[in-house]
Formats: sequence, structure tokens, C-alpha cells
Amino acid sequence: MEKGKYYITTAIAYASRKPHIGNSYEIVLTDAIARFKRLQGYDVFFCTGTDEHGQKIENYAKEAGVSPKDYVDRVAGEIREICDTLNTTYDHFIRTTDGYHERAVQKIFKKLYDQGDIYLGAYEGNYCVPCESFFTDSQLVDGRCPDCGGEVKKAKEEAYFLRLSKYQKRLEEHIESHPDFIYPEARKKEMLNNFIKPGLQDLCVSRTSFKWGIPVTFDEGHVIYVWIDALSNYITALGYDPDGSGENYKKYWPADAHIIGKDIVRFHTIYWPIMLMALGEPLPKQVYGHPWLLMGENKMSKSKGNVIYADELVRRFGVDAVRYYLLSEMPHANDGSISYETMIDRFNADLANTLGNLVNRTVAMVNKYFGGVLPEKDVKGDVDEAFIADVLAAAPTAEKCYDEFKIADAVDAVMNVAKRSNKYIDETSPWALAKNEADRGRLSTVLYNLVEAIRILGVLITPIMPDTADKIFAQIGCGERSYESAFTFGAYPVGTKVGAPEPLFQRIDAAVMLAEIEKEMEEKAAAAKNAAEIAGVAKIGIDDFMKVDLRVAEILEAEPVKKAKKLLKLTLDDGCGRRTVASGIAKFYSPDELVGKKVALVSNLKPAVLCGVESQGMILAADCAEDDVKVLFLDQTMPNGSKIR
RNA sequence: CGCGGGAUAGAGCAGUUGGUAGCUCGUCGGGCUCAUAACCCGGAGGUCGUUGGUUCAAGUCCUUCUCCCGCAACCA
Repeated sequence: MEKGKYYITTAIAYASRKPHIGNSYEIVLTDAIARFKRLQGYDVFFCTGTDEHGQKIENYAKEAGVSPKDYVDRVAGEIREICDTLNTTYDHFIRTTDGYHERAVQKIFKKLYDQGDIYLGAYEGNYCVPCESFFTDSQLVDGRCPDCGGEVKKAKEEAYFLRLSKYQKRLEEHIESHPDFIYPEARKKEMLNNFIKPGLQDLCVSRTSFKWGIPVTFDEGHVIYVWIDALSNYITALGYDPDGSGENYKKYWPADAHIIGKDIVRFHTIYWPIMLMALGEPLPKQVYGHPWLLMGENKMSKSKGNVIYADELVRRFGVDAVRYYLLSEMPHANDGSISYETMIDRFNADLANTLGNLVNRTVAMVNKYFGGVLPEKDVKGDVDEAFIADVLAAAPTAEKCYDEFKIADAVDAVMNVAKRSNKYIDETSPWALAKNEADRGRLSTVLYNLVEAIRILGVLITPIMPDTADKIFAQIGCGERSYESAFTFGAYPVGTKVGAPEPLFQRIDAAVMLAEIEKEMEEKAAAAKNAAEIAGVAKIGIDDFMKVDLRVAEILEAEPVKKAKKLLKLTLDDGCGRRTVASGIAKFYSPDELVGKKVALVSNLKPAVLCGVESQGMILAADCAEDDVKVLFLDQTMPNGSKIR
């Protein structure tokens, strides 16, 4: 049944590193929605891809000793492989280095320039030479550089700007008159209160500091910065062209949903709509900023050896189990967590026990009692009506959940069919009916109801676990998989021959698998340590090192800095007086445990103002892990002011 | 007082417009034997973060405080 078009996108992934499972969640989420919409009968266009320009990639490529293009070719390939491994059904995979994209972006840039929405400006006036940075008037502290406190002088560097200010009012009105535009609600308030209402600054959309980007056609030396380059992918992928767009664009734009991480909501709900307004194109209907997937309590980090990649999970659990886990475990608005323990628990409880075992026992009974063919479906019992009503509730519930991006709840609604079916088996005790020849008709009806419930479940589980759905249909021997057939009971034809019972998911022995994983993680952590980053750091001469003046200093006082989460204000005795240093260690040390300790001070660092505190140096500390910092404490007998070298 | 979200059974979470506090996992007990030691039923376990208030009635509305988390700022 044709229902119209549906254009859905993920954010394009930054092609700097192979993405871990947290990054891969988005593509699975989007795929499930896309598949569901297709099932419903929408003409779906599902787009994903990679963002491949920028300084960071330029640097990584340099480190790796390859050209940026070779570098992104490799990473983009890995990313695409992961999408395929996760069995996602994107219609188009766009790379921002694709020729058609680059040409369209250049035209977009030119058009906006020609009509005055992009203008050549400069970081006016306040340039701090030692910091090599520009500052606006409002950023200056007492007319001085906010970083080093030094003098700034009038200077300017050319750059192109997008006139956000011009569209601010319209954007604000749009957001307020379209309550579903930003989803979930909390993000919308963040955008409105933090960015839009205080006033938008024009956005710098070009760079001269690196080369790896799309050149500005009419001004050599400038490359187009990420915003216009990356965000435009949503329309260039459809063949947008300011001089006349392709068929796909006319058909599919505006997007029905942009699925993105909550960290980039700002770009998609402020910069992107304004770009579209300036181009005179309609705005996307919805932007959903999904939460993050965390590894247990901790963030994933290579040094901990706890990074989980999608392909690894798929190898261990199978693609459908991974999809199921990602989609069912992730709450709608809060961050979810992933751990092997819960993964195994859910696999056994939901997939092997509830779902797999239901299909297995039902198909086994049909074979055992009727040689695989059910002859009858109309000998009703008094528990049937309630059962059928519960089964038929699944489709409308799931539909509603999908519309609200509550995919975990949709999965739940579908799995409830399996739970309810297991209960129905108990209510009807087919094995007891089988003992009595007079109950043949009733037994057949009971099994028919079960097979039909499983069929409906199969239809609805397809967007979540496509391979499993195929297996289910193969086992019940039925090809009726239309969406509509999930809303009425009885599409399964009497007389169908079922297949052989085949377990869908083999139970996992948690102890065995966890031991295996533990071992592998240890090996990986060790490997990561050996391959340490030291190799990548450039050699310096002794002269360079001697430029750094390191001194023994004693912490006299320590206090938190208000308005700053991470900063402690330290007062040090450096041997010739007191000085103040702000240090970002508030999360790791309380003031009490620091006072009286001797630390290593970089004494000749340029002063800087941090959160209102002037910091006159820094103390040495080690980044032990992503979220673990330890200060270097020195021998208490060292005199203050001693030079360290 | 920068903006916003949250605090509900051992764990993870639901609780729409105020009207008996639920779900999943775990745990204890029972049932069943078709099935993948699976499935079904029941019990235990919550002063719904804290203070005060509105109301016949508050997890739900208002208020005090505490603690967590996003965003912003900032990690010298």
C-alpha cells in the first residue's frame, strides 16, 4: 500500500577513526525506523555516509604518512563495512569527497555569497600574537587577551561568515510553532535558551589554516568549513543543485527525520535550518537527538582495552542479537549502557528463552501432533478471545512508539506477543488435549492460534531482526508478511505445512563467554600499551626542553573555583614567593589532600585567565586514563624553588 | 542564583489530565512436561531523594534543601 515518501538520514560519520559500537548505534536505530516505514508502505529513502574533510583528518593522514584521500578511503571503507555487517539498508552512502557533493557545495557557497548571506569578513581587531588567536570584543578581559592576559592589537584575518543573525527571528518562530521539530523536548529548550534567545553570532564558514576541504571557488586559499560541507550532504545526496535539482530531490526533500547524536543537535537545529532558509528550501520535519550508549559505567577507551566494535559483537552474538540489544536497551531520552553481562542476559532471557523457545516448542508440536499440517482453526475455547486481542494490540502499539522514536518500547510491544503466547500455551495445555482423540479439533485450533500469533510477531519483528524474521517464516512455512496482516487475526492459511523445528538462538553459557572475553580484553590492553603513542611524538633537542622552567613548589592553599567544575585554585610557594595556579584536577582531588604537598611547577608558562582566576603556571600531572588524572607529587624534602631538569 | 533533565523494590526502568504503586532481571516457593535445565503461577521486597504546603485524596501540583546528569563555560 503506497503511503507517500519518507526521507530519513543519519548524521554522516567523521572518517577519522573506526567507530565503536556506541557510534554504530545510530545507523541501526535509523535502519529499524526505515525498515518499519517501508513495511508500512512508505517509499523510503534512507541516507547515511561519511564526513571526510577537516584538519583532524589532515593531521591523522600526515601521521600515518598517507594522503588525506587515501586515509579517508580506508576509514570510510571500514565504516561502510560496519553498516553492512549490521545489515542496514541504506539507499545511498554519501562521502563528502564525492565529486557531485563537492561541486554542489561549491555552488551552494557561491549562491549564498552572491545573495549576501555569506560575506567576506574578518576576525576584526583583537589579535594576540603569541596566542595566534583572534578574539571578539566581548571575549576580551579588561581589553586584554583572555588567554594570556597580554596585549592584543588590531589585526584581521579574512574569513567568510554566514549571516545567522538575519534569520534568527524566523528560526525562533519556526521552532516554537513546530513543537515536534526538535526531539526530545529537553534538547529544544537547550537550544532556545542557550543559543537562540541570547542572540546568534554570525558563523564562520571558511578556513585558511588547513587545505583538506572543499575550496571556495572564487577565493583561493579558503576552504569551506565543516558546517556547510557536512550538513549539505542531506540535500546533495538527493541531487540538490542550486541551478536545478534532480528527481530524487524533488521527490524526497524535505527530510522527514534527521537521526543524530545529542551532541550535534545544535548544528542541525540552528545552522542547518538557517542554511536552508537562506537557500529558500523547506526545512526538515523532525530532528531527533538520540542519547548515547556507554560501556557499563565507563566510557570506552582504548587504553582500558574495553572498546567494543560492532563487528566483534556480531561475531560473538550474531547480527540480529546485536540489533535487538541496541534497540531494546537504549532508553528514549537518557543514556543507555552496554555490557557483556547484560548483553548475555538479554540474549538468553528474551531471544533464546522467550522467543526462540516459543517458536521451537510450537513448531515441534505441530509436527508431533499433526505431521506438520494443521487441519482446523475454528474450535474456539474461552481463553482465545483475550489471547487474540492481546496479540492484535501489538501492531498499533508498535506503530505509535515508532512515531515517537521510542524504539525500545516498540520492541517491547512486539516481544509481548511472545510472552503472551507462552502463557496461552499454559492456559490451553496442548499436550493434555493431545491425549484425547475427541480434542483433535480444539488442539489444532490452539496450535493454529499460536502459529498465527508467531506469524504476526514475525511481521512486526522484521525491522528489528530481519534475519530472524526470515527464519521464523521459514519454520512456520508461511509467506504472508504484509504489514496489514498484523492487524487482523487469521491470515495464516489452514493446511500450511510447517518446517522442521530449529532453535533460533542457542543459549549462551555466561560464565564461559565472560571468561573468554576477559582473556581477550587483557591481551588487547597489553597490546595497546606496547603500541603506545610515544612513537608519534616529534623529537626535540635539549635546547627546546630547557626552555621549560620546571620548579619544585609547595601547595599552600587549595580551593575550588566557583562556576568551574574541573578547576582548583592553588596557591603555591615557588621558592621566591607565592603564586596562583588554576589546575583542572577538581574531579580527582579534594583541596585537603593537596595542601602541603610538593609538586612540579612549570614556572615560565604564560599566565592565563580561567574562569576568572589568573593562572600563573601549571603543575604536572599524568593522564592515566581517559577519566583519571594523577598529580606528580615530589619528595617532601626537596626545597621549594629547586630547578628540575 | 547561566539553561535544562532526573532521584520510584537488590539492579535497570514505566507511571498520561492527582483516585488501590507497576514492568523486566534477580531472589524464594509452587505448577507443568510440548520445548532450548526452557514455559506458567504465586510470595517476599518501596515511608516513590528531603522539608513544608494545596486537596476528601499527591509518585503525580506548589515550596525548602541535598545529590546525580546533560548543555554552556572550562580542563595551562
